[in-house]
Amino acid sequence: MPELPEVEVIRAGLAPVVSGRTLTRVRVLHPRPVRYHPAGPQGFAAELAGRTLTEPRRRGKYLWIPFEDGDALLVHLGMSGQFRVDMPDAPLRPNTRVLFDFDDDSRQLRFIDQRMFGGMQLSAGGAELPPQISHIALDPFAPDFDPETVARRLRAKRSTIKRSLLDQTLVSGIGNIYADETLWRCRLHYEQRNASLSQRRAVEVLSTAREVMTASLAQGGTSFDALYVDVDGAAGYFSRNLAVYGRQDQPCDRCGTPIVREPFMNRSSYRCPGCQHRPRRSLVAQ
DNA sequence: CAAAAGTCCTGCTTGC
DNA sequence: TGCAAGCAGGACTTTT
Ligand SMILES: [Zn+2]
Repeated sequence: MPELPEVEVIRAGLAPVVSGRTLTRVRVLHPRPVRYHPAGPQGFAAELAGRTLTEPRRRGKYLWIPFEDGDALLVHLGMSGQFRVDMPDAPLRPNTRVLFDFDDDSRQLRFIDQRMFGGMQLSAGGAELPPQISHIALDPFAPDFDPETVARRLRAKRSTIKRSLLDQTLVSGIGNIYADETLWRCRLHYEQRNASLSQRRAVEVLSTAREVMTASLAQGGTSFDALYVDVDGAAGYFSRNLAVYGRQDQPCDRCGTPIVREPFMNRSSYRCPGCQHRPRRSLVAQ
């Protein structure tokens, strides 16, 4: 469940399941999701045993489960990672990668990841904020997030707007879906130069991104298929509110023009050609 | 077979 | 010219 609203749904779902419980055994079924853990699969499993978990936290698309001892389990879901909660004797779903057993022998935590772009590692001293993600910017939901400051940084970049919305060191949590939805709401083309935006306009873009993600979170996030479900397997319903993402050839809700899908940054961008015009080659662009 | 909701690494470009 | 930072493109992976 990859972008900010989906990760937040997972975090919230995990909270009552893991808070206050102590790990007894961790089994790594595939080494790749643990590739960033220096001690490898065996070390990872061994170092986690005996830890007591507290309420999960999140920054952007990263989430971490702090331990009572000050360390933490840092997780990124990548493109297809998910956490599921099942009884220990329930059959494993395909692509199950890591199993977490607790001292009460009750509900088992399972990490499932088809493409394995996601990963997890033990973060020493990472309970408050794992040092491994110190380069990740605040997300628009963070209390200290300052749109004016971020807007100024955004406008100082030579890059273009969608690329910057996806830049997790500038503002975190926004992915391909919510970038496209934000740009549609703001009537901006994804290749608009940052420097061409006024401060007011740049702030508006950031506010819009927060609004779209807030609306999505209220619907439980976006789920196109079974890959994107919460810890109990429930899907979110924001896909019915999407204006452009995944709506190729369907009419724009605003002007009726068919939505187009275009390759950009080795992925797809969706936009309305009627209200999101390709920018004129700007002077700053060169 | 093309495409899928992400991040990291590498090499090229830019600006002091 | 030299260096550091900024920027863009490709790699990584499995499944439908
Ligand atoms: Zn339109």
